[in-house]
Amino acid sequence: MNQSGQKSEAILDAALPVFVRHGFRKTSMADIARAARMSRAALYLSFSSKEELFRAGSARAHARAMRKVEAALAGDGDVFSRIETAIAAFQRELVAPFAGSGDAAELFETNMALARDVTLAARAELVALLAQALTNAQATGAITLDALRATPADVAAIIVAAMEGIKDAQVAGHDLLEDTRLFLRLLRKALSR
Amino acid sequence: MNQSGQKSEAILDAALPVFVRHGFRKTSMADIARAARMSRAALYLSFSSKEELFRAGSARAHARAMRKVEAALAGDGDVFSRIETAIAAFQRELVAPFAGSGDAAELFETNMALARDVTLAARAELVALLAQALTNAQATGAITLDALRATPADVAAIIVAAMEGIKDAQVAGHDLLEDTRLFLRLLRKALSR
DNA sequence: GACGATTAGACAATATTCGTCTATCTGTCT
DNA sequence: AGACAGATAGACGAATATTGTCTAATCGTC
Repeated sequence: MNQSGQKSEAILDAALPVFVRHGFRKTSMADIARAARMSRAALYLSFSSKEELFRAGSARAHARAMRKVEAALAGDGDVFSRIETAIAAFQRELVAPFAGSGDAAELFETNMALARDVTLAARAELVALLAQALTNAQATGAITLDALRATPADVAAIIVAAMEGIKDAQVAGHDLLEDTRLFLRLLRKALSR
Repeated sequence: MNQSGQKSEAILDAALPVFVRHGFRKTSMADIARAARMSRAALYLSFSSKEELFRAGSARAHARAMRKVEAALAGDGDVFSRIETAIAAFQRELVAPFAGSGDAAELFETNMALARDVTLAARAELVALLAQALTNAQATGAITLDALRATPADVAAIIVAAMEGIKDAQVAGHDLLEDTRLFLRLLRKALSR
């Protein structure tokens, strides 16, 4: 990685806990500069605006999350446990860090406003990866979708949609891990032959 | 308590965690109003400004703390354990709630700027109460101050000054409880006959 | 309906923040 | 030494946010 890239990484590392602590709106560039131990002007050498800085942070988090998801789906175990691990990784990277924030809702909202494309792309890739895993499992006879009259892509989309809903409910007080595990038990039962 | 007093109490209850979370500067009256589930205008029915609201909160916290301190000094045990309990109560009421705030330094600074009188008065009362306890202990022969060539008031002032220093060190990363206990062991040793 | 408390919303006066710019400083390279 | 790139403090106008005040409308209780 080049020097400016390293600097950008350091800035994002410093900015994340500040955003988590105060939310996007209440976080000023001065706050981020202080956390990154550099001048406010230096931030603008790496990012052209507070919004672009946030976008870069979101993009990096999504890229990291997708690498973890790919690793999980390529791992050991049956298709359900691989999916469970993948989803856990996705949530650990993109939901859990903000869950205790108090401004979690504002941060997710800001993310959809400023980094909608990145977010939707990652979500689409997650659907595609899950669909591929389900297709493989179907080919080996590990699962059956016949009774559901659904394609692997349909099921993958439902899984991701449910994760989104569970994330939102968690902001409203529900327990993320518990709700996720319940949904995956439900999935296992529905797809077992 | 009258109705407006109850309303004020409810506002301060709601405002405290907001101040702890975001510090004084980053907390807006809109934030407090939202936390107290009332309109921003209603806050001004109870308090004439954000600064006065903070002052009232500080005054209430100090009053509560002093009640706990008096109860502790009137309790059981030898003079050292009563003093230890009293100081623990003082810190639990006035330091610990802000210790994890990240903006703890800013809050203490704001407190000295806006509620200096209340704070100094409470500190003075704490010194007086400790001095009285030491005087009584001296009269019963439980402690001796002869070798120190100091009055009870002198020793009480030193104790409170040390507590302040330990509080400041704690903001800088030291452990409040541990440092306090060490100081009190030191005190016990120095005053035992 | 009368009454007091509360609200949403508008308002001017401040205060804060953003993004930009300049002058200055600090290393590094030659 | 001088040239150079990166960083800094500080100032700046413009855009936003916040404060404290006010009014008109609403709510709940008598």
